[in-house]
Amino acid sequence: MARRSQFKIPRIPEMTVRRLSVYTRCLLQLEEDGVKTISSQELAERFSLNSAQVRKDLAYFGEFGVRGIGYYVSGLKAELQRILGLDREWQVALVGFGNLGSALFHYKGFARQGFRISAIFDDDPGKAGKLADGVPILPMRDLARETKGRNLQIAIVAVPAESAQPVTEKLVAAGIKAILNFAPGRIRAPKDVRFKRRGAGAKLPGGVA
Amino acid sequence: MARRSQFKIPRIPEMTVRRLSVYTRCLLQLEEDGVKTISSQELAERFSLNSAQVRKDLAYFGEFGVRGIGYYVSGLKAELQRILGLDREWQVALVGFGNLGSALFHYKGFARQGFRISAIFDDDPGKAGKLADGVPILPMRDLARETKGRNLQIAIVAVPAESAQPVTEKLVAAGIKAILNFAPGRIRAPKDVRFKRRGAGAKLPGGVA
DNA sequence: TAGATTGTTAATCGATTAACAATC
DNA sequence: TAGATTGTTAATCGATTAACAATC
Repeated sequence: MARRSQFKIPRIPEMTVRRLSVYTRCLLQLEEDGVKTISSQELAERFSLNSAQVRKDLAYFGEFGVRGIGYYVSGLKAELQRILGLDREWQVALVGFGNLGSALFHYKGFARQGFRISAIFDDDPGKAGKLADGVPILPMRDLARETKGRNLQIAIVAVPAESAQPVTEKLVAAGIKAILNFAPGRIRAPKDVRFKRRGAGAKLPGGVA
Repeated sequence: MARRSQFKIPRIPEMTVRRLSVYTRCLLQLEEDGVKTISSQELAERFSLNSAQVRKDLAYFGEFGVRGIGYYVSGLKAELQRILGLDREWQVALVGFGNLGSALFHYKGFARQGFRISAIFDDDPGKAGKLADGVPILPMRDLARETKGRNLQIAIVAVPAESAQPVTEKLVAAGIKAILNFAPGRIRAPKDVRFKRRGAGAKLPGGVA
């Protein structure tokens, strides 16, 4: 029972995933502070949670603890980073290169999470075809081809509210698997598009994932 | 059973309050479009919710519907605005007048929700004592007095992460009833401090309340 | 009145918490 | 071994949904 098989996918509650990233940030800090191990009880107290909840959250993904000891800080941190996909680089498409898109393009926080903006999409004839800091600005009609060619997995949506939904549908059709929506208003996407977030501007300082 | 007495305070689920503001924005749109009435079923469909949930959410606050008809759009909109406090002006303290505080001060969205910044607190000797667009910048030691004198009800926290918690405690002690925290990181406040939000920058374009 | 839709109760579902055998 | 703490099952709690009498 050491590892969950890929055939049995237990639905992971949204809240569990959210807490996972909270645990990860905490473990990062603990590691810096030189703490070697931590119990579910100690971890729970830091966020006013129940220790059983911490254990259950972690147990969805494997057996990371040691009975009588707790969890090894570095080991657990590494596991959670892997689970959250923070240990690798993601190829990101930025859609919309107006004021908002341009600001997001220069925001350093994405790179810190391994989000690498490797293509920009904007139909403005004054922009499409140019480069921004070496990153190509492409017309939307190239989306499907470039998504495959550049192995784009995630899209950051920074278009006007009224374009957000049609753009989302194009992204999904092109095979994008996760969308960070910074457009005002709400968008809908099929359930299998993962890590979808309403990337409210405000979340930036705190970290997106 | 027409109106809930003030003695029987049924705990309102957080999610209900969140949906209330979603309903309100929708009703605003419907009113613009000239729609006169809407049923819980129709309202629910727009957000992929269950009609019973819509009715239950509304029923926490009173009987706003008409059997056989549904809800009158303008009437319900007005009721919800009243419940959410969007129909009146709130006196707001802005705490911290650095880059972030200054940006928030100039952001127009707060005024649109009836949030009026009528005092700024910052201990920087280069700032305290001055005016910003006619709004006084005051030292933190004046907080308690000014909160009462100016009837401040809400605070926007825009201080560095390490000051956020001590500032929060001072605000609570001074009698502030709601806090919008824009400082990086998390703050804790007693449960009776209402409408408390982690006001992630990203939420700004969408509307805070 | 007949039809529609509310407000509310009861059933269901899912998430949190308590409890404890397993085990380091 | 004795003590501590996990992973997991069962109990609890709360939120969502179905169902329906009340009533416009």
